[in-house]
Amino acid sequence: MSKGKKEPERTKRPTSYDVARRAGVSQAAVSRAFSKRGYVGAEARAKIEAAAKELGFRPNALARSLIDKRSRIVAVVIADMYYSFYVAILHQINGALRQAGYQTLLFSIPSSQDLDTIVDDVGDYRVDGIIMVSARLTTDVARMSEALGVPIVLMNRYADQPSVNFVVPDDHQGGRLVAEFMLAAGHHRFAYIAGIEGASTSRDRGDGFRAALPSSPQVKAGDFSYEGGFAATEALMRGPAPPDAIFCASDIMAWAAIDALRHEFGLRAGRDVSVIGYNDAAESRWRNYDLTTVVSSPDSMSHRAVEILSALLDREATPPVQERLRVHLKVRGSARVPSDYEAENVEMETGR
Amino acid sequence: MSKGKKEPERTKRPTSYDVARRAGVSQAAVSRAFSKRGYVGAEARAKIEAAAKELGFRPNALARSLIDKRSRIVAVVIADMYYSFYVAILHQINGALRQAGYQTLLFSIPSSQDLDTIVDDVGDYRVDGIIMVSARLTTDVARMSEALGVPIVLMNRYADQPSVNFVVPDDHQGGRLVAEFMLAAGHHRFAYIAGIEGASTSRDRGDGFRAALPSSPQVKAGDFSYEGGFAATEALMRGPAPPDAIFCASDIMAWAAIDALRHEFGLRAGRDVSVIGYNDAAESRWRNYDLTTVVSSPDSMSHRAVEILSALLDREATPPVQERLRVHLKVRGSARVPSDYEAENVEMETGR
DNA sequence: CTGAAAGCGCTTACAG
DNA sequence: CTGAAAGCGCTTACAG
Repeated sequence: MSKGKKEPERTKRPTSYDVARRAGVSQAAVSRAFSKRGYVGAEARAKIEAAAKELGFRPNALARSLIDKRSRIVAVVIADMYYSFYVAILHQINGALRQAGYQTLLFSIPSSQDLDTIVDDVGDYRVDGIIMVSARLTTDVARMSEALGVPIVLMNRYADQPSVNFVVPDDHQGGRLVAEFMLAAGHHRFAYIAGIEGASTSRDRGDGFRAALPSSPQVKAGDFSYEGGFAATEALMRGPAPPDAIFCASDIMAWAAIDALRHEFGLRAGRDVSVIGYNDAAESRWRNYDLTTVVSSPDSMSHRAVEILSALLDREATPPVQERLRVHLKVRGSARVPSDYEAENVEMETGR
Repeated sequence: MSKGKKEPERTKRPTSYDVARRAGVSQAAVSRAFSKRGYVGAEARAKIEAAAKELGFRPNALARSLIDKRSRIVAVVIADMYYSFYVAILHQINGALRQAGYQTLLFSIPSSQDLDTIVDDVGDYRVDGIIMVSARLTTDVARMSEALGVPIVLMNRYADQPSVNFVVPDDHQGGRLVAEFMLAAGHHRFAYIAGIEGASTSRDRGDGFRAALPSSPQVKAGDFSYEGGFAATEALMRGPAPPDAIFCASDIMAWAAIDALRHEFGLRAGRDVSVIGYNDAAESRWRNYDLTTVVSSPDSMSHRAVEILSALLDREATPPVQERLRVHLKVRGSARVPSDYEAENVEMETGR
């Protein structure tokens, strides 16, 4: 229609040749001035910097990547992102990557089922590496890494393959911590609301919990979702042996448990039944939840993931790099507190 | 340490020359075969495709961007992302961009204050365009667009600059919808919990609300946060004229209002006081909240944002493109329902 | 210290 | 239809 109007002319950005011309030096000198490690005389450098500033020149990172074989782009693959814990992780990864000099190419996929649909895109942009965080993991990560020729670091969850790199919370320890706390508080009838089958998080948290308990807890799958946690809680409470202490494999299911107890059974978490979660997502501090939970610090996990990937990229580490990060229990009001309880890795929420 | 071990050799990916050699054609032919619009004979094409498949060849998108001046990368800038509504938006944008053939370079910044720190990074990677979604907006977007030479589309929030592109919910309409609904339910003492000063969302929602009310509502700032919404609700209820109907500029503040009413005043939203929010984020469907709220469809907003940017990039549109999307009210249990209420843009939650 | 030149992996006129 | 050649914006040995 308004083809006649003056179109928004995409302003062409200056190149190193433009700067060279203006500064009266060679294009190579400009390149050296901008790539730290090159020799440039003091006055040449001054002229170049002045010219670059006037022109608003900044080197084209894409062109550079072509020659030095490093795009400085990292693919971050994240599935099932609706839980706020993953948002915190994503935010932290992005910040850590930027600080380390990398950019984040985002692949937010509906579920990890769809992982295969993105490997072409990931590959086409020649990312230097991949960080993956997803609830379920159906793909052969090792093969994917091989096919793309770049290292992959898994976060929060590991795969049952010998050669993959990962950084996860020490979930077994987390489960034990919860069991010991509940035992000290005098609970007797334990239940575990698991996540989804096959997830290392769900399995290890449950194993640690069970290992520290005198008898086996009841177990119900909660699907790592609010609805799943709600239904699991209902089933447990209507069952033949309602538990007096429920450990949930993730906070979101614990919130659901608290809501189910209140709205379906008129029970209050912390007084009638103890509920403990995992992750310490933001909502756990909300007045309605005030959740006692295991802190798995998305910030340190994210930073380690980036450090590991960095080391792998700089050939300063050899895969597999596999780390389990220490966790601790944050005590709030959703679970009965043992009197005079003192233990390592347990921290009372101050204030309130 | 283990420098002696065989290092993980980064496998070099094949180039168009490798494919050409194997297929017995020129490199140019390979390029043409992969760039739709080029002429390649049927048998040449067959040989090329076979060779490419054997070698696992895919064109280097970064190299291509150099020559055709389109990186097909879009920067998505998102601040204050802790609210789940923004997560949904981010996910939708990413999906829509991928479908349109673009990749997402993520810039998740602590707050929009930090916007300036990322423009260099955004520029260095020669993104084709920018989509911005943030709670506050302190930067001169028009100038930023000018400086980088690429179009910017704002989402959910607009700026008071004549030339910016944006797509937002029709917030004035949303505010009116809420007022009419509350009036029909027989409420008399209205309150508005605003977000932050200067945000178009907060202003327009409040203006629409006020415009449809017979008298001015009380107003308290809630900072678009849980804590802020909680404090605002407390202040209102302890004030000289406790409201019987509270409209919150965003869901997260409405959840806080519901919790504050229950835990601080022993009141139930929907029975004692009506609470209505804005956005229909996932938590609003949780049993504890069951929030009546204005639906501002992050999915359609995201798709439109991508379409607009696309059109701008293809020179099929001239800035500014400014759109306000129709909203509707989703009726759940947190606000009294007028008897026999029927209105356009009001939808009862089915089921339960 | 500095410039000329080659090359990274592509696309695109331009001849044949 | 197809190949040779130039060029995108850089970096990096290599001579001077």
